[in-house]
Amino acid sequence: MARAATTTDAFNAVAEPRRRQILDVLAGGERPVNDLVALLGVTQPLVSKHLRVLREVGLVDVREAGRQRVYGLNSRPLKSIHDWVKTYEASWSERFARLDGVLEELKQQAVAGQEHTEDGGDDHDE
Amino acid sequence: MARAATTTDAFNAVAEPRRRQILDVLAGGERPVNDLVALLGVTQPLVSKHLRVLREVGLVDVREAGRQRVYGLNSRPLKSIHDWVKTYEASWSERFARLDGVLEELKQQAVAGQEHTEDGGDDHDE
DNA sequence: GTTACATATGCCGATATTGGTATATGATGA
DNA sequence: TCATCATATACCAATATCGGCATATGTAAC
Repeated sequence: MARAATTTDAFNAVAEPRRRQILDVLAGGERPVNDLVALLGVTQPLVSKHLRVLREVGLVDVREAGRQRVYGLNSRPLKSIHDWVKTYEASWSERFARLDGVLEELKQQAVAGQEHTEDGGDDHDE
Repeated sequence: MARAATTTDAFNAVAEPRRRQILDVLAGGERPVNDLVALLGVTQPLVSKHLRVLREVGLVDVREAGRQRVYGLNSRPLKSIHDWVKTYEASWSERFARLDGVLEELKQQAVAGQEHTEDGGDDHDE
């Protein structure tokens, strides 16, 4: 097996910096492909390919305007990422990290009190 | 060129669901490798490989305890992800999305008012 | 010292990526 | 109709992945 497809979910789509850049631009408003080409300074086919990935995970919408295709941001799929990282928000804050350390020590002490289940057969079974 | 290495940054490391799962487990406290093997239900070498990636981007720390290697969470690198998605938070909220739509319309009208710089040679030059 | 346990690393196959260049598709204008 | 502009797609090379299995490394126990 290989790595999960970039079109699997927002996590994979957004792992590519160029695609984040595109979203950052679109956050400022809709743009036709050629605008993105000029702004990012990469070839047009490459931009189209990145846009395709973003479209497949629902991060951008297309609107046809004459012979142009105007792309717009749809940030909803980013919410899943936000929801996931948010749960870790507390732990990288200095204050919470300290509290976390204290909790960790307390837990260690509690375990030391038992000291014979150290082998791990806790209760998660298989 | 191929896809960026998974060890490039937190974005790439975390795109793999199994690695997110590992972080989720470690969020509940330190764990030796075998615990993760049992909890995730995958082979030990695979867990070790995922842990290596997480270690290389600084998302986990290792502590040696006898013949066990106890892994712990270090969520700091996740902050970069949070910082990036956070800027989009407003736009997936229903209320803000509506406001956004209004702003978009206003912007369109403003552009319609100028109507001759439509060609785009703004000022980003090459 | 030898055996058992815990973890890491090596090699392999299959896959899908990024970026490039060339070309197809499709709409507009002469 | 024919040329031009805007975008998408096809094909290619190079790469690094994930997962599997076998094995190396290293610690503890007998």
